[in-house]
Amino acid sequence: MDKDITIYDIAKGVGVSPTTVSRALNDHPAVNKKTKQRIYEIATQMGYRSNMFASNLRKQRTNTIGVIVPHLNSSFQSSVMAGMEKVATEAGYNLIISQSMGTAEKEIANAKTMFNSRVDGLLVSLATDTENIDHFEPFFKKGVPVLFYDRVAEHKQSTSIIIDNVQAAYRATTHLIEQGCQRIVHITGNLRINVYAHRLKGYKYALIDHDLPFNESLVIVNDLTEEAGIEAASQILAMEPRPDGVFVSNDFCAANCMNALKQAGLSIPGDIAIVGFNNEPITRVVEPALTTIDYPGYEMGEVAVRSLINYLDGLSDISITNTVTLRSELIVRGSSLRKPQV
Amino acid sequence: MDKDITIYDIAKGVGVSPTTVSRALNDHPAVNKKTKQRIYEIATQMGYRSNMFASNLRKQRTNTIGVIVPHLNSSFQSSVMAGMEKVATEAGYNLIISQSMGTAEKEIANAKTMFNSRVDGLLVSLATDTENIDHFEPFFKKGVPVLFYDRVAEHKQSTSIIIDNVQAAYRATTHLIEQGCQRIVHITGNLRINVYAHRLKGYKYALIDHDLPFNESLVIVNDLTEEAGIEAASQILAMEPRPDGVFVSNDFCAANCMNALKQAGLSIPGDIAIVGFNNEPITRVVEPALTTIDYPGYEMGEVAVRSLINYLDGLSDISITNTVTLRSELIVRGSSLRKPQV
DNA sequence: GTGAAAGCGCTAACAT
DNA sequence: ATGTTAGCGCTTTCAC
Repeated sequence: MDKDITIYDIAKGVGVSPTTVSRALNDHPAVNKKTKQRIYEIATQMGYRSNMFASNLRKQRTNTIGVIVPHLNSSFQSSVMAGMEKVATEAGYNLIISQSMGTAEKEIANAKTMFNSRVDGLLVSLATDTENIDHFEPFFKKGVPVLFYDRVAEHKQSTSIIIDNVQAAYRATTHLIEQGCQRIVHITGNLRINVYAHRLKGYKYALIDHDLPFNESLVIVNDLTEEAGIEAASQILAMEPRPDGVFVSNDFCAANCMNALKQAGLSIPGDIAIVGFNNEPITRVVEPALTTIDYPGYEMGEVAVRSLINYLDGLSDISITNTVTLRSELIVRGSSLRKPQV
Repeated sequence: MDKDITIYDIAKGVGVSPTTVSRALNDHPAVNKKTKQRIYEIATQMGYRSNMFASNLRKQRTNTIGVIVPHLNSSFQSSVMAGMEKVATEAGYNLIISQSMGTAEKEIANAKTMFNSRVDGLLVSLATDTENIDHFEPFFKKGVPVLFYDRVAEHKQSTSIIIDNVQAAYRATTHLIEQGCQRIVHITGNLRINVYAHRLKGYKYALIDHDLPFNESLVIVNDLTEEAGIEAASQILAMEPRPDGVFVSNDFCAANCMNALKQAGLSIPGDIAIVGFNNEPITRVVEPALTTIDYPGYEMGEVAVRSLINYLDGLSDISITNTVTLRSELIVRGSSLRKPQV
C-alpha cells in the first residue's frame, strides 16, 4: 500500500515545475516535445496515475454520465446500456448507472444521487408512475443536460431519443389487417408512458384508415409480464366473437400469450395472428417465430451518449435537435404470415 | 447556472466556522444538537449539495465500486447488474460499469480506467481469453479489493463468488441418465473459462459414476450463440449412432439447438432429451419448456456487492472467506422428462 | 463544543 | 516554453 505518485514527484524527478508536468500529461501543445517525452517516461516509470478527484475538483467537470433506467434486467434496456457503455468508454467518460425499479419514488432518489455525484449529463428512461419531472429541475437550473430516451417526457430544455411508436404500431396493425385480420386485440402497458400511449394511437389510426371499427374492449392494458401474457390469452379466449389478431407491445408477453393460445387449441397464425414488439432474441425461438418490430436498443444507447457528449463538447446544441427519431422496422415471421408476402 | 453553495456559505449564514458545518453535515457527535439543527435547515434552504470531489480528494476514498463484465446485454449478466445496483445504492455507493466485450484487451483497458477512477473495490467477471490477471496487480498492490464472480480466477488475494458448476453439471447429466439417456452430448463454451471447464468435469463425473463411457467426440465446444446452437444440432444429427440426450451450458443455445432438432423431425424429449443452463426466461417459452439449472444471477450480484462493502467497512476479512458458493438448482421441465418424476 | 490552519492533487491565470 | 501563484471544497489535526 505505497503512497501515490503525484505530479510534484514527477516534477522533482524530471527537474521541471508541476505545471509543466500537468500540461505535458494533458498533451498541451505548448510543451517542448522532448520535455513531454521525458515526463511521460518518468511518469510511467514511477507508476503515476492521475487523481481524478483533484482534477475534477479543479475543473468542475466529472467526465461522468449518469443513467437512470427502470430495470437493468430487461433485454431491451441491457442492449441500450451496452451501446451507451461502448460510446462512453471510447470518449473517456464513465457511466454511473442506477435503476428506478419503475417507481417515481426511486427515480427521484436516484436523480438526487446523480445530482450530488455532479454528473456532466444525465440519461433517463422514465419510470411508470412518474407524473412530472420536477426532480430534474435542479439539472435544468444548473444547465446540466438531461436527455430522455425510450420513455420520454416533453420538456423544452431536454432532448428525447425515441422511435416513432405511432408509426411502428400503425405498421404492425396494418400488417395484421393485410393478413386478413378483422378483430384485432391490442395488448399494451400503462398508458401514462408515452411509448404505450403512442402505440395505442398507431393501432387506432391503422384501424380507422382501413375502415375497421375501434373497439375499446379489444384493448388490454397490463404490465406486459410473463403472467400478464397468459392472463391476456384467457381474456382473448373469452371474447365473443373471437378475435383473429393480436398486437402486443412486448415480445416476451406476446410469446407467452401465444403459447397460452396454442395450448387452448388455437392455431397460430391461422386462427389468430400475432405481432410483438422489440425483436428480442425470444422471437426467433418460439414457434411459430414471432413477427415483431425491430427496436434498435443498442443503437439508441449509442446515439444517446453520442448526442450528450457532442453537446458537452459544445459541438451541438441539444435544444435545437429536440427529438431524435431512430428507424424501426417491421419484421414479418411465421406468427402472422397467412398469405405469401408481396 | 448559479454558483454552487459551499460549506463556507452555510458557515457565514449560520454564523459558525466551516469546520462546524462540515462536522454537522457528517453528523459528528461533538456538535451541539441545536447548532446541527440550524445548520441542516440553512443548508437545505440554501440548496446545498456536498462536493464529492473535494470530499473524496480529502478522504482518499470514493464510495464507488467498479464492475467489469464481459457483456451487458446478456440475460444473466443484466440480472447480476440489477442485484449489484440495488445493494450498492442502498449502501450509498455508486457503480461504474464497463464491459470487456469478452476480450482480454478491453478488460485490461477497463482495469486501467477503474484504477485511475480510484474505485474503492472492483467486481470482475473475466473475459474469455484472459490468460492471466496481471492487470489487476495494481489493485492488489494498493490493497484495493478485487472480487471475482461467475467467471473467476484463482488468486490468493481475492474472493470468488460462484456456484458449484461441477455439481450443477453433475446433477443435470445424472438427470438425463435417470431419464434413460445413454449417449449424452455436452455443448459448452471455451474451456479456458472456469465455469465451462467445471461443467465439463461434472458431466464427465456423472457419466463415470453411472458406468457410462466418456466419449470425447460427444463434447461440442463453441461460443454458445444462437447460430452455434443450430450448428451443433446438425453435428448431432450427423452422429452415429444418434445421441439421445444433450446437456447445453446455456439456455439460449439450448433452445436454438432444440428447435433445429425438432425441425429435423426428432421428437423432444422422446428421441433426444435436452437440459440447458441458467434458467433464463426463454426456457419457459419454448416448446417443450426447457429443463435447466437455476442460476441465481440477481442474488449473485447482491452477494458480491454486499461482501465487498462489508470488507470495505472492515466488517469482514475477504481473504478468509476466499470463495462464496451460491446454491443452484435443477429445474425439470418438458424437454427432458420422459418418466414420471419421483 | 467550536475554530484556525493546513493540505489533499490538480489546473488556469498570469507572469516571464 | 516554462514557472509562480492561487484556489477548487472539503476534512482533520491541533488548539482553545
